[in-house]
Formats: sequence, structure tokens, C-alpha cells
Amino acid sequence: MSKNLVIVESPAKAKTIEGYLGQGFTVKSSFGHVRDIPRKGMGIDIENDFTPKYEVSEDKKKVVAELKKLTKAAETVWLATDEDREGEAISWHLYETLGLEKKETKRITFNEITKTAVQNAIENPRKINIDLVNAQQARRVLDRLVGFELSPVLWKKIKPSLSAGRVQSVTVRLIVEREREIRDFNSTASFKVKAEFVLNGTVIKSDLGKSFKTEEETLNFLNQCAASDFEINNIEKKPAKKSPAPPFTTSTLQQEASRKLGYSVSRTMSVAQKLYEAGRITYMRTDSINLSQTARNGAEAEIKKAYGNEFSHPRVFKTKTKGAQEAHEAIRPTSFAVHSAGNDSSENRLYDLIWKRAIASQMSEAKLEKTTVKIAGSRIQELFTARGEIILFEGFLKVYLEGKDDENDDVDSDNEGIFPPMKKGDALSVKMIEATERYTRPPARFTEASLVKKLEELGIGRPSTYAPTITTVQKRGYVTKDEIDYKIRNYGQLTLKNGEIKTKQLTENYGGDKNKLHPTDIGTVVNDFLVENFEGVLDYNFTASVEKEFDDIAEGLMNWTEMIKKFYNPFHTKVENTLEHGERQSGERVLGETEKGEDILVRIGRYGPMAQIGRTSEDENDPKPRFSSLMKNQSLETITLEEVMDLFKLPKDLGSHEGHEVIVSNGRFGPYIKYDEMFVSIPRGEEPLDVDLPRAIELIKAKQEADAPIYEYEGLPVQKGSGRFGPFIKWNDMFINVNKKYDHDNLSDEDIVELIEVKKQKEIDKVIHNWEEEGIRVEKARWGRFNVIKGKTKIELPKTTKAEKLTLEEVKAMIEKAKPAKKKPAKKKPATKKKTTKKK
DNA sequence: CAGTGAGCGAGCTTCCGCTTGACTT
Repeated sequence: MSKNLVIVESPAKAKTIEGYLGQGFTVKSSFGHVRDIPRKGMGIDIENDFTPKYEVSEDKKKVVAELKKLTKAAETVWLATDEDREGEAISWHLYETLGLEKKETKRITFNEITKTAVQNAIENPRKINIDLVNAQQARRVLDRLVGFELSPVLWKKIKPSLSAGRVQSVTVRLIVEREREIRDFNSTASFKVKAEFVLNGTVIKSDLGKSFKTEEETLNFLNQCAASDFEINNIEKKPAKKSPAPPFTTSTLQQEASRKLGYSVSRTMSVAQKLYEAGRITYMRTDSINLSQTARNGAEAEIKKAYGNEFSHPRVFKTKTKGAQEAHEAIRPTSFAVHSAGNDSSENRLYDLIWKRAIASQMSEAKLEKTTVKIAGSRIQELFTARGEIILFEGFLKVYLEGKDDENDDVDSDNEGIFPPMKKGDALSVKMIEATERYTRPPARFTEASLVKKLEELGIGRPSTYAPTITTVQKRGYVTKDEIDYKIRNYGQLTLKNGEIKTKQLTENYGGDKNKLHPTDIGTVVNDFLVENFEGVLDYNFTASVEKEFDDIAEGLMNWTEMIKKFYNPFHTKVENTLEHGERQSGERVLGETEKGEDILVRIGRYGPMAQIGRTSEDENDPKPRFSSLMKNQSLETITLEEVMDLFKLPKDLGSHEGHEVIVSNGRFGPYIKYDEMFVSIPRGEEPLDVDLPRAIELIKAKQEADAPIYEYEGLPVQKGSGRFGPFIKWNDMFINVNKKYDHDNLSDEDIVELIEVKKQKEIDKVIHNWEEEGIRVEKARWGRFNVIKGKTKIELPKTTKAEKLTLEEVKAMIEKAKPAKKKPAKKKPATKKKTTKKK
């Protein structure tokens, strides 16, 4: 047993550091926080100075037990968790749970993992900083109070199981408000003019500073152009510089990987995690843009070697990010000498991006020369402008240029670089002048990455939570990335060529989006409710202002329970008031009424957004209201009366085909055709009301073909398909992923047999118990957990379960206990039976 | 939940941050 036990947060870090410390030191990891407020219940003694009740988290019991054992054997325990608020708290929780009062305990920190930094830390130990710990407790308690008091208000006033919190609710707010900006945006059109001139055989592209409101004005202008002589009016040359961006933080890595590689933020994180575990890059959850001295030296050496001395320009970057805690370095390669790394192409590409960005940050500026040429026409007032840029010295551009989010930028008339020799007064001939009608564009919807950028600017959330937050708001149904259909509009184009003006009418798509975040109806209703009643917490500056107070607590200038009390008292009063007086919210909008005077309205129902004709009345003899779900691409805020009336035209009987009825309807998964026990989805963009019988039969046939078995194995059909996790084959109710190794379109019979056999063996391997006569199985499940399965009932058991030792009796008892919790809809009462066919 | 949109109402849901995990349709 080793004399010294060092505890860090991450196992990969533990491995590295153990190498630096050598004999006499054992380095272990806590895997993050080990203790927390219980998952269920408030877990805070509000009456008693907000004392939090802490317990070792279920999935950390094993880790804690092992650390306890090692602690006993060690002479000195070194708490080497991160140097920020959460890290300090982890150390304190370890101190408390491992019983370190009786031990020689030292707190050490380093914000870079280099040999000198680690050895330095060992020579300069300190004590746990309880002020910093208290700042973390305040953060934790505040988040629990906000989350667990606001959520129940939503359950009562809107819908059960909803959630609210300091971070997620503001995230949703950003998306809801952006959508409203887009909806309310007044798009105006104007004619933008571009021209191509020729000088000594070279084409010069340019554009006009002014745009024209009407076609008439534009035509007039082009007529003047046709009668004009053009000449160079002015030439201006200006030197310019470009500097490299700092190395990556979590947020900027997510943005660039999204722009340049098309990765989602969670994919970026999991690919980066692999590179980190392989020792290729430094820690990927960081808000720092700082590089260690060792790293800067490494970069300098590599730049000089690979590109030459003149390309090297060592730099130290200072963060401007609000609330940055800088417990780690920026994200960089562990060795700059390694130009390429990773086990597959996604790892390769991300590593390449990280390497280039970090290297570029230590390289010289690029030197440019920008040229602006003004061109005048004899019969027009306005000047055309041509711009060019020449690179005099590449500098960092040799390896890397930061991407841009697409902006409202129609200017693509920049010349590639060099203009032909020219002087003021030179005559130009017109190759073409083109005026195109362009609409102003509303702000862009957020992508995952641009949302992360915004959150970081507001100081909301942390590197470790950006990706999970985006998942949460989607999982709660507040936000989706569903495709938004394009609309079509006309625009005009006037072209002057060879002295002749031609007019064209063209069409373009607009308003559609793919992979962009937008709110659902429930997200919008929840947001409006929260903003109206809890403006303080939903304020974009709420986090920033409490962060300031956390800083004061960390400095020892403020008492944490005082701070929480000051927040909680008015907040809690507001919660109580809202519970008592707040109205139930359903996002209801009355769109009109029928001839009989019944309301036609839309609102959120038990199963989502719906339309309704008539109201439920007290009198049982009154007719029941009619209901219909909204289509996926419709929303409460924008649906029209006409669209609502169309909904009630479904289900629609199209007639029959080969002895079976063909019915068009709208369901949980969108519009579909029902035909002989078979459901066929109607493709996106196709109006269900426009589908006629021949089209329906076409779709049915296509589906039958796609579903046709591709093989038969042990008497059961094998089908193929493509789902959320890529291509699969289906056999005997099992989904079997077909990985890239196979050609999914042309699977051979041998491939199919192999895939099935491998899957079958996997299924057998994960079974721990199988009581066949009872129909009960115990199987291995994800995260080291176990599942008890009986028919459709599935109970998840924690990791710590000794699954092998479970007896049938114990398992049966579990199933019994679990049953009442599983709410099963009541059996259909014969009394509510409806007619099976609508037609008489 | 791919025909729904109440029900008597019990008992449930929920936060943010720090880690890794390696399954799912």
C-alpha cells in the first residue's frame, strides 16, 4: 500500500498524474461529485438555515467504498480536485465522507497537467477553502429551490411532469423569443444591383451601394446604365491585418465542429472524450483559453520546424467570458508534434480541428492589402464598388480560419484577389448589369451551437452542461429540431446585357429550416407563464447577478445562507401566490364560431396541441365537442380558422382497393393511410387532403415492397429498414444494427445469418436468470444495471444489485411491488363502446 | 395513445454540476 493517496476527478487524469508522481503515490479518481442532495424531495431544511441534506449518490457508493479502503492504508491524502467552485466542494465532500478529519489531509490544485505543475502543487499544499465551498452550496441550494418549487407550479397550472429551472427555462425563453421575432418580422423586398465590367479582358465584379424599391425605378436606372459610359472613378488601397482566434474552449469547439464538421454538440463531446481518454488532447470541458508555458513552447518549436521562424508568434490570451472559472487549460493537443490522431474518421477530423486552432493561435498575423475601386457611369449618380483582397503574408491563415455563422449576407461579388493594372479615368465596358429583387431576412433560428454561444455570452450554464441542457429542453418537449417546411415566393430579376434589358419572374424557397431549434406549443405556453409570473428568475441577467453574489461568498464577504434567504423569501411568496391565484394555462385561442354559435378553438390538451369545436357542457344531453389533434407542422399561435376546419375533414374514406377500405387520417406519428391493418405514412410536404385513391394505392404498394422480407431465417421473415440509429434488419421482433462493415443495400444471405447469430448470442449472454415457466428474466442492462422483465413489465435495478444471487421469490416480490406504480389505463368499459364504423 | 381530449383520485413527476457510461429503434 502506498503512503500517499491522491484523489482527482477524472480517471484519465489520474493515470497521467500517477506517471508524474512515481513511487509512493497512488492516484485515484472520484468520478466527479460523490455526494449530493437526494434526488427526490426538497432535501433542504428551509426552516433551519437552508441546511442541505447530503447523501452519497447511488452510483458512487462503490467508488466511495474503495476510496475509504485506500484512505485507511494511506498516511497522507491529497485532495487534488479542480481549482474551481465545484472542485473545491468535491474535495470538501470527500473530506466529510471519507472521514479525513483524523488523517493528514492536504488540498492541492493545478490548472494544467504538466509534470512541473503537478510537482509544484505537491510542494505548496493548502487547506480546503470553506468560503469557496459555501459558494458552491449556495449555487446548489438555489438551483434545487428554484427547480423544485417552480416545477410543481407547472404541474398544477399547465401539465404534470413538466420542469423549470434556472438554466433550462432561460434557454427555452431564448428560443421562444427568437421564434416570435421571426414570426413578427416584416420582410420587405428591394432590387439589389450587381455589375460585371471588363477592363483589358479581365472581368471586374462590383455592386451598387443603393437598392431600388420598385421595378419601375430599377428599369429606369438600367436604362440610364445602358446609355452610360463607365470609367474608374477612384482606387483606394489599404493595408489590413488578421489575427488568429484563441485556442478552443468547450463552447467554441462545439461551434466550430458544428460549422465545419456538422457535428451536434453531444457528438463533439463524445468524440472529444475519446481523444482525451487516449491521451491525445487536454480536458475537453473547459472555459479557459489559456495555454501552459510547456504547450506554448511545444507549439513554437513545431511552427518553426514545420513552417519557418517567421510564422511563429507566441501569444497569451486572456478570457473575456463572464463567469469563467478557468480550472483547466484551453483544449489543445497534448503534443503538437503529433499532426494527426484518432481511431476513426470522426476522431481524426476533430483532432485536426483542435490541432490547427491551437497551432494557429501561436502563429503570426496575416498581412493583407484591401483594394476598393469605385466605378462611375456618365448618366447615373451612384457609384459601383468593387472590392479585392490580396494576401501579402499568410501567417496563421496557412493552417486555419475560423468559420462564420451564416448571416444576412448577399454580397458575393468580391473579386478573388488581384485586379488588373488600372488607373483613374480608365474606361470600362459593361458585360452585364443585373438587378435582383431580394427580401430582407428575419434573424436566423438557433442551431445547437449558436445557442451554446448565446448561453455562454449570458454566463448561463457551464462547459459540462451545455450539451445536456440542449437534450433536456428537447426531452421535455419544449423545443424541437423538426424540419420546418419551406414556402415559395416570387421575385423579379432585370438583366442588362448587350444593350438590352430583359425581365424575368423567378421563384425561391423561404422560411424553411432543417436541424434548427424552435419551440413547441407547450414550450411557448410554459415560457409565457413563467415570464409572466417569475420575471426575476427568467431574466437573462438572473444568473449573472447571483454569480456576483456567489463570488462575494467565495471571497468571504457574504454569508451564504443570508444570501439564499434574501432570494427565497420573496420567491417563495410568489410561488404560493401563483399556486393560489394563477389561472390554468392551456394556450387557448378562439378562432371563430360555427353557425350554431359553437366556439371553434385551439388549445393544449392531454396529449398535445388540439383543435375543438364546441365546449363540454354540464348537461349530458348536449352534444359532445369534436376534437382533432393539430398536425406536426402547425402551431397554436399561427394556425388559421381554415386550417382548423380542414383538420375536421379527417378521417376521410377514399373508397376501397382490393376489398379493403382506404382511409386517410392523422395520428400520433403524423398523417397516414390505413389499409387492411396496415399504416402507411404520408410523406412530408404532401397535403393529406390532396391524397386521392390512386396516390394512396401508390404509397401502399411502395410500403409493401419496402416491407417485403429480404430473407427467411428459421421460418421467420427478415425485414430491413432504417431508423434513428441507422440501418437495421428486423427478425423475430429483434432490431439488429447493420454497421458500416456491411453493405446494407446488398446484404448477402451469409451476412444476414451472421448478423442474426451474433445478435442471438448477445441476447443469450446478457441473461442472468431465466425462469421460463414464470415468464420472468433478469438481464444485464445499460450502465451496469439490471433489468427484471416479465412480459411488458420492465424494472430497472441499480448497479449495486447482486443480480446473480437474486431468487425467484425476491424477483416476484419486486414485480408485485412495482405493479401499482405502473399506471395502466383502465380496461375499456363496454359502456363507452363506440360504433366501429362511421358509416351506417 | 396511429379511433383519445372525463373519470373517484392516489401517487408520481422536477433542479444544476461534476464524472463516465456504451444502449437504444
